[in-house]
Amino acid sequence: MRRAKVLGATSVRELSRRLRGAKFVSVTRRGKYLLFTLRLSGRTKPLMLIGHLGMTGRMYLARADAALPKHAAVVLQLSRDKFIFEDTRYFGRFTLNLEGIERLGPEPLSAEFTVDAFAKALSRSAQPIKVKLLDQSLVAGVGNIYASEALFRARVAPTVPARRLTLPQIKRLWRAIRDVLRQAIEGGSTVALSYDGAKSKDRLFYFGQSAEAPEYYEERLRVYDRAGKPCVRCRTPIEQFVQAARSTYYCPTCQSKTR
DNA sequence: CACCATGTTCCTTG
DNA sequence: CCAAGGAACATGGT
Repeated sequence: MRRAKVLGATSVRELSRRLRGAKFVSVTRRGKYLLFTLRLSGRTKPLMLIGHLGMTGRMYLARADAALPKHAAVVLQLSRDKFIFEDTRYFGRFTLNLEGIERLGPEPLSAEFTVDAFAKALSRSAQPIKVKLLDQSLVAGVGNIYASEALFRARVAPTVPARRLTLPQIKRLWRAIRDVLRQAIEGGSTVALSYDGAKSKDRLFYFGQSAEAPEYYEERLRVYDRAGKPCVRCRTPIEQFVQAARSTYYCPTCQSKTR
């Protein structure tokens, strides 16, 4: 254990005590959280752990004799390998405290995420729609990049107060969120990812192949990080501004406030 | 040196 | 109790 902060409310001592002898059984996902299920011999009740990669985290197995990375946040000694949670900025989580997943909204790709439920949730907020999309209790898993991407594809302006979206806009956005995430998952699974960070600029997967193959970049991200570049739809330069301390990218021509 | 960055949470104010 | 805004967290790249 290198950084206690990522353990949240759990102490180092408590985590070591409770994990000793436990066996990893499965890993699933909820929003941006990873859910680890572990089992202790003689116990029927499984032990649950949640992980979050923050912006710079990575979790992986390494050989027992491998050197620890500079920013190792958590290291678990397994029977053969080492489990390493490396996190440069230590914004991530690896904890027995499950509060993080309690307030999450529906999974965007599940049947629970309906247009009706989405419309209802939006009707209660005056926040700009881009900011509202980052609220994980509205729908789980949309981050800053995909919030801009979904709004661009839905042709909805980022500044519209959530409760002012028209029904057609809500329907388009609902679809766009699902499409964008499905495509991102698809892309992530089909492109070879380099985890050494040596070739890519910043270890972001969307940069993984972009220097050599711009078509990947264009295919995946149509507005994010494209300030000043022509809109892929109408050629108007993409604009960037800050909302809730996060960058928003949008096309002033394609993305409407009213329709 | 200044500013920016994929995320979440805490604190304050209304 | 809720909504909203801003700061904080820590490090590295430009």
